[in-house]
Amino acid sequence: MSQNSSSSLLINRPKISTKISLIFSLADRLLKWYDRQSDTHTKMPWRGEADPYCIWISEVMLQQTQVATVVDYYRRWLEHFPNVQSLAQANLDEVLKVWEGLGYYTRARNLHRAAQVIVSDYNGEFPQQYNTIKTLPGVGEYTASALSSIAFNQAVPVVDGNVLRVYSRLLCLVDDIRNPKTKLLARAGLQKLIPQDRPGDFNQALMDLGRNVCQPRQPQCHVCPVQELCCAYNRNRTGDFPVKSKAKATPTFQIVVGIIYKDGKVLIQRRPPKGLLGGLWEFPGGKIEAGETPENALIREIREETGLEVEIGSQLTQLKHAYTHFKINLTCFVCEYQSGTARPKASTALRWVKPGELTKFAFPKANQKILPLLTPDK
DNA sequence: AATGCGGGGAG
DNA sequence: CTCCCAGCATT
Repeated sequence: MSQNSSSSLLINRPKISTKISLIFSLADRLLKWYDRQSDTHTKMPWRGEADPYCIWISEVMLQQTQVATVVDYYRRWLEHFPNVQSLAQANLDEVLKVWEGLGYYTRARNLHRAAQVIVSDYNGEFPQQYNTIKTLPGVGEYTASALSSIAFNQAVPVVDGNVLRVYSRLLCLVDDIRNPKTKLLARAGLQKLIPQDRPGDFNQALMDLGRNVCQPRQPQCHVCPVQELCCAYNRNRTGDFPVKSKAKATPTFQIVVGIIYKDGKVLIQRRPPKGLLGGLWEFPGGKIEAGETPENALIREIREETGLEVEIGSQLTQLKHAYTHFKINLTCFVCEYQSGTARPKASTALRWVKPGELTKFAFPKANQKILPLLTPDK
């Protein structure tokens, strides 16, 4: 795993001829390859789209999210919110419902807010300057660069995870790509390589290459259009790049939730607007503390969160779910209402809902796995 | 600079 | 199962 530092330093200096070749032929080869990838373009409904609104939606959905996952969400989003005005006027609940299951729900809230900014501050017209675009909620360096280059043809390089991996292998970069400075380094390097005439296609070609050819594991170098320019390939060391430090291990929490029945309805609560799963609906419950039985934890959590007293019934299901920084083992019980009036204590709202109506609300994935198990008319 | 924030695919 | 993937906002 660890190379000694003197050899690592040496490999960070590609031959001068390699650098010259990069400058003269990287863009040329990439764009010729890009133009031949009709299958790839066909799979992405936003590819070739001229409307900045559509490009914006696609780029935000693609943050940390794979193309195959985004495609259906993108189509459905445009059916609900075909333009910036319709999004600005929409209800946040409706926006979250369309985003439901896609993750990182702040993105949906920021899209909603940004649409309102565009309507109120820019007369509904998408801003065209990089610096202005970047002020929109939810738009950082990557998305501002993507929009500037793809929608407005400005020569601004994008540096997402795919591009960083490609760049690292091309140059045998010793810098840890987890270090934010490495991104700046790549951005500066790519600024010299991006062609003025087709900056958007160049950026998309690099990302396509990273996703489909220069993959994290087992890169497909035999079909790579820039194989001869690649330092890692030429040294037979593609497995050594990019250099990336290990992530910390994530803890696992024991969680218990309850489906509380009363008069044929079940109780759901809405999470606070910010933070984890912000604004989504869920079943009451929480962490099982040390030394606590799941049943006792659930009685305690329901009392703390809603003020209700319940009787724990049968175990409905048990499931595992992974978040970014922790994992949960979730146990779900059916509960019977005993006494008390439900008041939102840990949440912003409580609702008694018929099981058949639950799909109208936006639930996180872990809760969605429970919904099909509920009997429609208990 | 470090941390919080979902979900999905490959092996 | 386990491992790996990846932008923005906040602090």
